[in-house]
Amino acid sequence: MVVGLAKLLSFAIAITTNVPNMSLLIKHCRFVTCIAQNAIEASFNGTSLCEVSRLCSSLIKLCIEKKSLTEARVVHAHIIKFGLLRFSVANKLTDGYLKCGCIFDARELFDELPERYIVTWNSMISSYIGKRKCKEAVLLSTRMVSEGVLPDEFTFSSVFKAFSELGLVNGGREAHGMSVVLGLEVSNVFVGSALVDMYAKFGNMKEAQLVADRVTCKDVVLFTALIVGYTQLGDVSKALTVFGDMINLGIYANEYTFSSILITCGNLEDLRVGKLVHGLIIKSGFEPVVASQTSLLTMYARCGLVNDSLKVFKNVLHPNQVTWTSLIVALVQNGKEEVALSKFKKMIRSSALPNSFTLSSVLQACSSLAMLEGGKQIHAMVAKFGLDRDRYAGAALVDLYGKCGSTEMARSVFDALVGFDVVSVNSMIYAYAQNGFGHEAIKLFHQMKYLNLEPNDVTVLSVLLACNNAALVEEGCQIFASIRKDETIELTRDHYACMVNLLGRCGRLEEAEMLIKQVRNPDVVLWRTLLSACRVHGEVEMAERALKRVVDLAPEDEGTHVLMSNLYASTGNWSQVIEMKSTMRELKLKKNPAMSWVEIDKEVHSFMAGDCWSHPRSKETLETLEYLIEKVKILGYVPDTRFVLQNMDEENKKRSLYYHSEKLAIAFALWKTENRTTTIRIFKNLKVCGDCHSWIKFVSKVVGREIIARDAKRFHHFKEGLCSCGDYW
DNA sequence: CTAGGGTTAG
Repeated sequence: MVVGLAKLLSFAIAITTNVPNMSLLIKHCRFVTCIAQNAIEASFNGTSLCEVSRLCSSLIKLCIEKKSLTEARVVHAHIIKFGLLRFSVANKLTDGYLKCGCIFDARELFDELPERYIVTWNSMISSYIGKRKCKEAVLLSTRMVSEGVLPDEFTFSSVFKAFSELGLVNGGREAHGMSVVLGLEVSNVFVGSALVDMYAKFGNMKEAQLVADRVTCKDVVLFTALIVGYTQLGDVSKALTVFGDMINLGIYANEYTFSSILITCGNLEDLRVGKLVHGLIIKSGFEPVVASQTSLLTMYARCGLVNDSLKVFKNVLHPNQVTWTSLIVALVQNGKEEVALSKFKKMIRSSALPNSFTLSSVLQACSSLAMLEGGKQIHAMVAKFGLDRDRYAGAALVDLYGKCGSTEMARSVFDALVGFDVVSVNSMIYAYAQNGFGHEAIKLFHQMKYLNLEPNDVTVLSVLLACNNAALVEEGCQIFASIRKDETIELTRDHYACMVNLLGRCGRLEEAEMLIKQVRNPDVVLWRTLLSACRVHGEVEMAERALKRVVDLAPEDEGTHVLMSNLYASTGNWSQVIEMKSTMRELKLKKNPAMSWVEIDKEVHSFMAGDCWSHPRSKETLETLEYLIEKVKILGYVPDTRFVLQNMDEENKKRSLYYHSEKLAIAFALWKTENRTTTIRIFKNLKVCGDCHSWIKFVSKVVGREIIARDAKRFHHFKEGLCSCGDYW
């Protein structure tokens, strides 16, 4: 500012003869506006337009230094007033507006200019790209050509980015052609690397490589663009080769290159190369750079070494938004949701602000933990940061509410999104699927074509799952058949498993078995699904066939043996059960104990099946349980001892039924929230059993409260004696 | 006077 003032003063003194005294001028010098008026008006008393324009030029410099838009506008007014548009100062003012960050004023002036310098064209174009107004940038570049101004190397080096951002493959190729004609493609590495980047972003690595090969003086930027391109296309080994080629050419990698190549290593899950690069980073002195540390952290996380990620993070002096976010992502992806949440709290306490990346990862942590309350707090934060309509945050919220059993909330978030993409629709379909709203899921699936969205493999899986959970066999078969006929979506074993389950569960076991035989390499999941369906329908013969396949494919699989022993138990074949159990013991397999838990007032209470004494409130829990059992019996509940998988007398079977973990959790929750009318949400690690299912239906009627149970497979919404799953799961 | 590449997400 002081320098600016001094310069200005000297200018003013040089061109004015009638300044009364210096002190007056200095007084006015606080405001450029005043100076402009004083000085210019003074100079008008006898100096040439050329001198005025020189004064304006220096004023523009001052405006740029001060980033002052208002003062630039004053200069603008004077330029108009003195008819200086044709002078170079007008072009300079355009630049001044751009540097003050006001592209609108710049454009207005730009359009008024009788003559535009190539530099001004280029500045306008690159500013538009910087402001993510790529359409304008492309339009200007075509306009300059039509007005007879030939683009130069500066134009090309920026404009290709606009084409790639807009996905204009043909436009980009045409511009490329022009750069070749003008001889700029290979002679200027800026143009070359911008081209490589554009083709890489289009996923056309063949063309990108061809351009790169032609560029005469390759540099680190060009190689980095290539590496990123190959990595994003999934060609990790090629990315590594390019990196090696660059090193061999004696070109030094910088922080940008290291960041990119670390992502490559992370995708490769190759710790050896990753550590090698880590060493190179230390050697080249890029270790203290935050971006390098961020990529290192991510690399270790992708290789499964999340503790090393934490170690890297400790060395970061000033973690920024991206560093914090990467750490949270690393933790969530490695199943450390609680740690992720505590890091998020720390992030909030620091000066870093969360963005939609951060919040969607935190939401993912909440949904994995089924933390509805915590998730709602994050939702509030999403709203606070104005990210309600963001696709990523939105999909994460839909997923959260879906996983917490609030389909309505999921839908209202979904409806508020601006423009859906496949993933947001997928989350909504999946939310419906989990909660048993099959028809809603199918409806949305069919609506996709009106939204111009192509379903992908996840969509199909979600909608089939929805059919599964709502017993919509015909609908499921129809969708499956049409997708199979269409052949645009590659059906995986997961899709087949879903169909095997759907057919098997409703007793169409032969069709299910036939379907498995149509899969090229049926895996253990498929056969186990069939086995499980056989258990439901007591189909021992087919079950033994399926068991044989399962044991061939996965001899030590725990679930299978549990399934088979359950099958024998449900058909009363106790000698076989005993045999299965001894096989399981030999294989050192143990049945996963059934657990249920419930979150009340931000505290989680868990209950194990058969364990009615561990909880500090077990006395009250058991009293409530006894009360509930008496009440539901009046309404017609009959204990269904077929679900007891041990051979014991009827009375003991009943006892063991009563102490199922979900019953304990619900009894406790009802006692604890006696005076409330809120919905009760319980979670179970295994599937809810048939007896509990019917018991909970009665309980929902007795206490007049909604009960939502999420088991290992899906949600059940119990209300007024009915369940959303329609007794099919 | 104007220019190119990187790190975080479902």
